[in-house]
Amino acid sequence: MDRKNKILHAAIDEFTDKGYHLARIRAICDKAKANLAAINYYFGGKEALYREVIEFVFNISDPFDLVIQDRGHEMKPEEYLLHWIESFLQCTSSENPLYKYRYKIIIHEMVSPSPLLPEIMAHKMIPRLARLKEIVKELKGSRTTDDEVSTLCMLIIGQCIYFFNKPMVEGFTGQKDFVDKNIKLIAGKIIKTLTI
Amino acid sequence: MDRKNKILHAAIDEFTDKGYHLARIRAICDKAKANLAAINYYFGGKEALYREVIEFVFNISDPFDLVIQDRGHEMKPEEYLLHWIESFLQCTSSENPLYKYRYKIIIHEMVSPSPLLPEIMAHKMIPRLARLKEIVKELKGSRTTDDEVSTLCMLIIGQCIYFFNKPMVEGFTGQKDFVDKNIKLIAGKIIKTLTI
DNA sequence: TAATGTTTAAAACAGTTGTTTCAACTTAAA
DNA sequence: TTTAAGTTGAAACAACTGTTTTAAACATTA
Repeated sequence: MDRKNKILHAAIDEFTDKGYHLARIRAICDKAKANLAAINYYFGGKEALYREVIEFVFNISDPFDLVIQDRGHEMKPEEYLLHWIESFLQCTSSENPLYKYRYKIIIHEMVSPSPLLPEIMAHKMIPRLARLKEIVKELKGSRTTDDEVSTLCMLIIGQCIYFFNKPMVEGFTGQKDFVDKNIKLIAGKIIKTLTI
Repeated sequence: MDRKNKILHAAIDEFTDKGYHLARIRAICDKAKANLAAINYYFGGKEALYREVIEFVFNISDPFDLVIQDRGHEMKPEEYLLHWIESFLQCTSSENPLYKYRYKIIIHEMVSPSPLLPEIMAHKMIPRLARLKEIVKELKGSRTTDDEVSTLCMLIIGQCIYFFNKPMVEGFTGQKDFVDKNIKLIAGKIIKTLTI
């Protein structure tokens, strides 16, 4: 792996772990065994490096993407949504760190926004969430208000994303593999948000 | 207000807004119109000041506390839980900043832990969450597994806390007062997590 | 008033941050 | 081989961080 790529991957680790502001370019260079100046040479600076990290991380295709894109037309809305939720939980609790990166970024951006948040929101997040709104609308029928659709969507996301917070889940349950162990149970409960 | 108190309240603003690591003592001194050295003089340092902030913020009694403490014995579990949820939502979406402080702290601690997180978790959070576990257990009956009780509790918290994230809710709904407007609707949906 | 303890103010401190400089090194084409 | 462009490494830079020092100002009491 060439040096630029090594730095990029070290940067992904650091930025997703600490968030933009608390990430340290010296830590990145240590991990990549590169010189400090390399970051400015290859990328132009911390913010520019972060932008490439965002681009990379949001272009990784995970099981969840496949669900979003390829909705089998023979699939009922309920099945599709269940699949949506399970995939989301799988990605956020997966052993594969690749799948977690973007959710880590999102969490950090929500709590301590970087200069790039507006871009990320507009180009990376809103389009993905639009899909969820569609399916919820379809499922609840045309008589449902917009506020109710929004509420339901956010309830689903809230439930999914909360389980992504490892220290929270561990602190509450005392178990390390709680989500992995209970994915079906959790997804089953979440889907009920809609079916009443 | 004496100087020490002025500094403490400026510190509450800064720490709840930025979190421990990104909070700046110079910003606190500016807000309090105090000299830099005052923080070390009155409190002993940044971490000690943060500890006093935590103590203050978690001792503010809000509508939610009242619910936790005074459970009317004539109240049915369902009613109590609904009250619990509505109070939680009210606190996190309240105009009164006092009520929001502790939730802001919690969010920051979850994402970028400070040296004080273990204390906060043990002394401030676990005791509060124990109450929720109790009521859920009572509501679901003795045949429910511990994992299911934990799952249900976390689903409730996840749903509540997600609505606390203003940029998220605004980004999704395009509305500023969405939670305030829809508290009954949201609480009604969340409570259904349990009653099925 | 004089003496004592408390509070404030300005400056400096040591350590860390992202960035830049500049000379040395490597590579590949002329 | 020579030349030029691309790459690397060590050091220094200015700005910022929390903390400390030092002395002046203030208040209180004898």
